[in-house]
Amino acid sequence: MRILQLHCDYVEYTPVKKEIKSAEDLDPQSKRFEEIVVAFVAVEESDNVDVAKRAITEISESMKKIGCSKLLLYPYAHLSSKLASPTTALLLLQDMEKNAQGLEVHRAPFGWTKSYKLQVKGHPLAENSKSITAGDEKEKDSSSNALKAESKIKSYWHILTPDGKLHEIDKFNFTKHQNLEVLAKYEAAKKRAVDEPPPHVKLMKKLAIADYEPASDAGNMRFYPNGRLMKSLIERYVTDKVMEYGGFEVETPIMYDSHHPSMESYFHRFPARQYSIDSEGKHLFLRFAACFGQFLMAKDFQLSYKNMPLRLYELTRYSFRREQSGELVGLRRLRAFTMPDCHAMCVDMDQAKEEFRKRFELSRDVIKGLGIESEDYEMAIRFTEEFYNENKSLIEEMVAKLGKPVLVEMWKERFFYFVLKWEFNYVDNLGKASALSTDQIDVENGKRYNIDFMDDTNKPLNPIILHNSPSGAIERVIYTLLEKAAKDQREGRKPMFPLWLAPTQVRLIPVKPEFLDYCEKLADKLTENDIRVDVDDRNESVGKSIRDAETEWIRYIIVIGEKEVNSTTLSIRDRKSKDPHNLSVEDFITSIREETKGKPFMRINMGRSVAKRPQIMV
RNA sequence: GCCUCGAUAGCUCAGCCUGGUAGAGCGAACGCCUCGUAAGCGUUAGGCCACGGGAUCGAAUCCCGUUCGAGGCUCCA
Repeated sequence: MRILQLHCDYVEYTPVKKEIKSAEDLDPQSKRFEEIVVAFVAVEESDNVDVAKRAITEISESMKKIGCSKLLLYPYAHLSSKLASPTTALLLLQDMEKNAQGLEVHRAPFGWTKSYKLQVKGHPLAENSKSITAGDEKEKDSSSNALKAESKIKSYWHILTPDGKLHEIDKFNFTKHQNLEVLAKYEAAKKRAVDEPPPHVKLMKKLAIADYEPASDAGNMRFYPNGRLMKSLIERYVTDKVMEYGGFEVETPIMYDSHHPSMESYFHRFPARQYSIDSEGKHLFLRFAACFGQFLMAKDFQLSYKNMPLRLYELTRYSFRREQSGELVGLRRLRAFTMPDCHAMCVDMDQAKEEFRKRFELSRDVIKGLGIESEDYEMAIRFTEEFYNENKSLIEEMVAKLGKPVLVEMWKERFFYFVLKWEFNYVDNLGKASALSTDQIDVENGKRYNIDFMDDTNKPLNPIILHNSPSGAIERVIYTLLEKAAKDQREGRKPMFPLWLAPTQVRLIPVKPEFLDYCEKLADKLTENDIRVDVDDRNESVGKSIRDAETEWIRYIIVIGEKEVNSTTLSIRDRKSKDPHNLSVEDFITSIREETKGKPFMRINMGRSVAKRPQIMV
């Protein structure tokens, strides 16, 4: 706890507006006190009731020395960078107020922005600062309920290896698992050591994929034609995969009434910050996930155990979370993002577990199809101790399938709505981890949302609900691909996208304008075969055209001149191999179709003519 | 919210410390070149130096304030 104590001639303050949800309710009245000691107090994360008691004792002792018995406790966050949660802080402040014996104590409201004015006396003891921390002595039994609630969600971290053994993080040998170590430190210690923008930010601009939009809010990006194309393809791919698995695609509203009873209770269980909109007396908020839209829909379905598992799927464009401005970097974390969200309502835990396995496979398959290999991500599994003890085999089976150690977070008691959750985390070039695919077993919301189905004895039951995003946010997939490419680049490999996602797959470069006709015909033929091709019809030198194509990461570059026009083979410059090689048009088409098999196709999104494109980024 | 950095041509940036007519590269327009696997050549246009104030004979440059942006910290009293 940090305290700045000032002996004042007078102090006055006015509460201006509430800063946090849990702010105290009160009349925002101005107050003025004279001949008073003002104690600015910051409660820190390790503080407890004992610290509060010692603090108030120390304050009153020093007040005796200066002969003042009037005290104003003034909550003041800015004294520390390791603050306690607001709940705890308020509690301890109230404690201090109560335990101040022989003093006239006032307390400025907690959770409000306040304007204030004070005049500090000129004597040597008028200014004084203290720092009080929890000593070696054990926390006493008198800890408050809020503190107990906090310790309830204390996490126990481990590493689980494919042989089913749990290891202490400190004792685990991370030599062969450096990214897992980064993830473990990142999660368990919440430690980060980054002070530069991640490399994908430059790439997303240079490749004309996405950019910041200053006229919007932070974290709301603009996507240029290349970026929009990539997003469309990924969205189509993920949606196809989920439907193949059995998902029913639906669409639900992006804004909800925060005073609707189903919403109010959910709010407390999902503490993301929202965007809100006031309209015609209603307080609306923008959805931060597709959960409630689908739950409200499922509630109105007439369901029997025969319909289960019921898999509802929505690709939310967008979900909104008002993340803190400092967290928003490039495409890693956004305030508006596209999230594939698939819920499965299951009759019981057995069916939920079976479904859970299927979705684990689905997610692995989807991620792989997106060009993210298993060495690119690290898995984390989180569960309650009880669930682990009853379902060891399920958890061990998943780790065995992944074939490498995973990070484990275990809770003694269930605090969140799920009993089991896993996610794949990509660890980027700066050592930041972000979640891609994820799935959860939710044992709470079936009841909360009054979703019920009839079992085989015609008795209504609430389903267990799985929450899965097989790929994670679409924007984050692009971020991952760009960060991977940046790593390739740094390590001397040529960066590129998976062929099916490349904005341009093939570029034709005529040696002279007279070969343009031939290029057009060839481009027609490739387009007919679902290949994204464009033609560099600018009047530039061949060298310049090739250079530009290379900087756009175009996989196949084909120069068209006399030789090609008069033969059936093409000289193909393949970004993957060093030397140009010759192939017939047919074979070339076959090779591309082979590599992009099973993936969606869209035509080029900036027109075939390179000359007619606007210059988006240099 | 706090801290740090930034705002100069369409883009990326130099100039600022030490005040004295606004610079480069890329891009664009126009022209020449008609080219075989990573930048051919020339000419031209483009700027209220974010906004407001101050000191100065004189400010992109120094001082104060504002706005906007990026990054970091803090789920923030």
